[in-house]
Amino acid sequence: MADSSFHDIAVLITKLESTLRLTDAERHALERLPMQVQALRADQDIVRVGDQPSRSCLVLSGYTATYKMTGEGKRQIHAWHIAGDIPDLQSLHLKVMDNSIITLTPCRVGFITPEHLRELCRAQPRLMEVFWRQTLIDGAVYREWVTNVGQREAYNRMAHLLCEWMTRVRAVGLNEGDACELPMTQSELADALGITTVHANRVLQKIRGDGLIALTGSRLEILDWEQMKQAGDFDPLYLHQNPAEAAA
Amino acid sequence: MADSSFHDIAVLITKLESTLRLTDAERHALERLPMQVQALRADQDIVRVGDQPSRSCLVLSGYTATYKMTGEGKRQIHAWHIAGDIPDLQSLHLKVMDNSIITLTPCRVGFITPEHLRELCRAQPRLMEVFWRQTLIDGAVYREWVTNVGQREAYNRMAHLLCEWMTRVRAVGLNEGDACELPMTQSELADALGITTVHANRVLQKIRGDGLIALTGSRLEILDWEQMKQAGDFDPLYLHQNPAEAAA
DNA sequence: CGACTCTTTGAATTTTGTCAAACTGAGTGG
DNA sequence: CCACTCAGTTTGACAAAATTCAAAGAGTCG
Repeated sequence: MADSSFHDIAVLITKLESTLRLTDAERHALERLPMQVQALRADQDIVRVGDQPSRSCLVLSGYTATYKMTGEGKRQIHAWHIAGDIPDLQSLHLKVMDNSIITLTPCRVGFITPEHLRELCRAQPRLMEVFWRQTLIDGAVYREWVTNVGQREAYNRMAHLLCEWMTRVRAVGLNEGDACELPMTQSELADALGITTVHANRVLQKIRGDGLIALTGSRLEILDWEQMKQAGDFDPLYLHQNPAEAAA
Repeated sequence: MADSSFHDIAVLITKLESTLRLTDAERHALERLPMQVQALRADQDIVRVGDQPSRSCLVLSGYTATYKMTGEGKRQIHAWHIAGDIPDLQSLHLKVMDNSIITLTPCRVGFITPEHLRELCRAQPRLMEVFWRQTLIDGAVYREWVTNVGQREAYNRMAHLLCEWMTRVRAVGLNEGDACELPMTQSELADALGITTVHANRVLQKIRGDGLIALTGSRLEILDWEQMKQAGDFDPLYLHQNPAEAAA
């Protein structure tokens, strides 16, 4: 565990600036935000259902996911998080966690107390709007996931997930052209899509066989973006990434 | 179309007071909120995907739902709304609608401009927190829906939906004991659960046959709440209804 | 090398979807 | 008041999608 530093908070500033130009005052307020940095191994729960966390976490590097277990022991993953994301920003106004958060890879995360976040929001009302906006985008993504899981067949569901992943990763510059890291196992992909691991494997094989992607180890490359968008019925509107629209 | 009145905004005040005691100043600010009241027929779109709405809508009476169409013409319903809900509160910070909203029954809705809502939030910061919190709860419900559609079989999915419905309706007093109105058709239930209408009918028959509910016309009665909770794997934590916890 | 986890494959089974048609009940207009 | 319409519900037979169970490869790390 270590103290906050300018370098650590940079991922958050980068993320926020991707949709909104920050003022110097806002940037400085963010840089002064007290944060406890911690390194975590893969497959570790950061918070669990029922927790009343005393701090929020900012992903500095690595990847995490939120999930929930059903009474029958099945796991549903609701979201992936990458550098700059705050997976439990909801705990700013909801006292009890209704989902768990787990690291998919080794991670560095920064813990921020709600008091400091509130203070920041009070001092910089525009940042508050940006945070609120971010939670609304999270909601928009959940809506799309409901649609994906509810209405599309497994093949198209997987294609949609991969399109979304590439689009989000690209927005924060973690891509190399049409290639990027795909840090989740097929079992985790399956739990995000509401299908079994076996079936996830089969549809991945099919998408590969159709020449739409290359997937070796944890490296994903989209070979035919047009066909992928079509297969996944992917329209990035719901990600609300357009910076122009955010400037309002 | 008619002007705002104290009576119309009452449903919102009731809803907000169910999780938080309002001050007189807050109540008065709400009562002064300009609102255009409109009566709508059933099955009418209030807003559509791609719209950049110039006003948010508050459901005064009747029921609405948000939904999205896939490229293949399938419809996914993400949420139901009842009196006191603001289905497109998201448009306060997201300029483009990524979902449509439709009336399930004849409705009275009140339209409020984002400017007036912003003004209200500025003047009454605690109300802003309440609205933000409400959007976070919407997100929590989406997460549960992803889980429901992704991990549970049709029978349990339906049971879960009915448990949630009764719990929400009860919170605003639209129930009569363990009975209430169920204003959506089986086709709409199916589109919310990610199953076909035929299959929705079959699982409803089964739930009835098992003696868990009575369903005649649009009147739902839960006959065996314990077994329903178990069948639906229903834990209301995600609805964050506990008023005590909201008072923080 | 050995112990893992993760991926891949095959065969049988279950759940759910598709198609088609009949039934029901609440209006509507003659 | 009775046919008629129309949306919504119900049923049956068949097809497709996805799961389950079981086991074999592949890759990685100590």
